[in-house]
Amino acid sequence: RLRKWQRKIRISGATERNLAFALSELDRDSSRLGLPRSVREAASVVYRNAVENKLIRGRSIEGVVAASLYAACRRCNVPRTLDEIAEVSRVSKKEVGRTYRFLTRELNIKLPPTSPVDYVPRFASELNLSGEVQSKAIEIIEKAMEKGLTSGRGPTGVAAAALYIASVLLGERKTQRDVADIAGVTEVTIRNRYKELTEQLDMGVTL
Amino acid sequence: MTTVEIKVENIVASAALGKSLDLPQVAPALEGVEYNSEQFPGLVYKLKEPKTAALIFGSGKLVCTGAKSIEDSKKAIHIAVDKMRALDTEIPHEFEIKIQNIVASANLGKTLNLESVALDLENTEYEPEQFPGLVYRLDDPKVVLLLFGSGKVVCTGAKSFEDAQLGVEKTKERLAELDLI
DNA sequence: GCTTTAAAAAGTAAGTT
DNA sequence: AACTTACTTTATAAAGC
Repeated sequence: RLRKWQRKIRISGATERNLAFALSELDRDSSRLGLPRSVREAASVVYRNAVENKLIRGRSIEGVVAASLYAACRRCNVPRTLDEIAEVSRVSKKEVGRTYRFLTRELNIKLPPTSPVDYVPRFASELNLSGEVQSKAIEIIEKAMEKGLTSGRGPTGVAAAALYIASVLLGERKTQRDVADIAGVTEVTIRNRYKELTEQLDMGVTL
Repeated sequence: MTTVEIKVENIVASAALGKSLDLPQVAPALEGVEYNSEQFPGLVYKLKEPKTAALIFGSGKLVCTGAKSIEDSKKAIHIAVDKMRALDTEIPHEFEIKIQNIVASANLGKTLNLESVALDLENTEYEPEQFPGLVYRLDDPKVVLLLFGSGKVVCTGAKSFEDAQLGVEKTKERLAELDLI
């Protein structure tokens, strides 16, 4: 009985140690991404649920932490791309994506695909664009979604193009290069998206 | 009601010769064959006609990929095996060939709003950040389909042409039922 | 899980011209 | 800005790490 007791202590000690490690990893990743405490806490909830459901087996703590954070960002509408998560964690983009799918499936977390709208506030503030430009960009994105112009397109590219167009329309023009760098897409992508948006929505010649 | 035309794009087939092979010994019979055992345990032999690639293992088993018809796949396997037999007369003339996977493409005719499909259709995965297609897993014919905004579709995982065809048809019917097409 | 093969879909990326 | 090449996703077998 004594051995059994000691074993339990040893195991719970390891469990606590792992949780402490996971939370420190979460803090590190979160601060590098400049995420608010609320998102970090949402991620810790996902992580604890993963542990309770024994979903860590065969997976690295770093990977589960990264995937939990990716899911939390999406659920809190302050999405980070898989590339951004992979950059700050020491987990590959592939592993983060794989673990994310596993967690959402096993924990029955149902998240709709990331909306380009959720990227607007962050990109806009990093570009020092006004609230008016943000509203205009969101308006453009919503019209685009209604017309099915976002199916299959990367959310960041759509958000970037909408912000670019809005910045020009409201006289706060930013270069495609600046918007592209902040959004993490290429100028070619912004060009392809804005051509499509300006042509199939209203605004034409304005640019 | 089922007028979906599918096009077979790729077929994967496997075969077991029932006799182990000495790869270094039979390799010379296959012009242009590649063999880097540290990298991959099998010989990689690419045929121009039918345009296919064969993976040949020391166990005597092989895999053929790239054919666009079951007949071409079998033909390619026999061409490779016949060439090896020139350097190993023990290789049997009769052996089984099994179709492992058939990849087909089709066009549903109408564009799809993937966001809507993702919300209403069951067993789907849609992550446009990573890939433009929506993944739809069917249980009946056990196949997986990739649905695109253009209305074009890819069906994979089928072991027979019929299953690939049925998979696309069932998908089209389900989309119609949900008023997504 | 990875390695290697083939092929389509459509978006995105990178390197040339 | 056009081209070309290439990677993302799906399935699948093979032998071995």
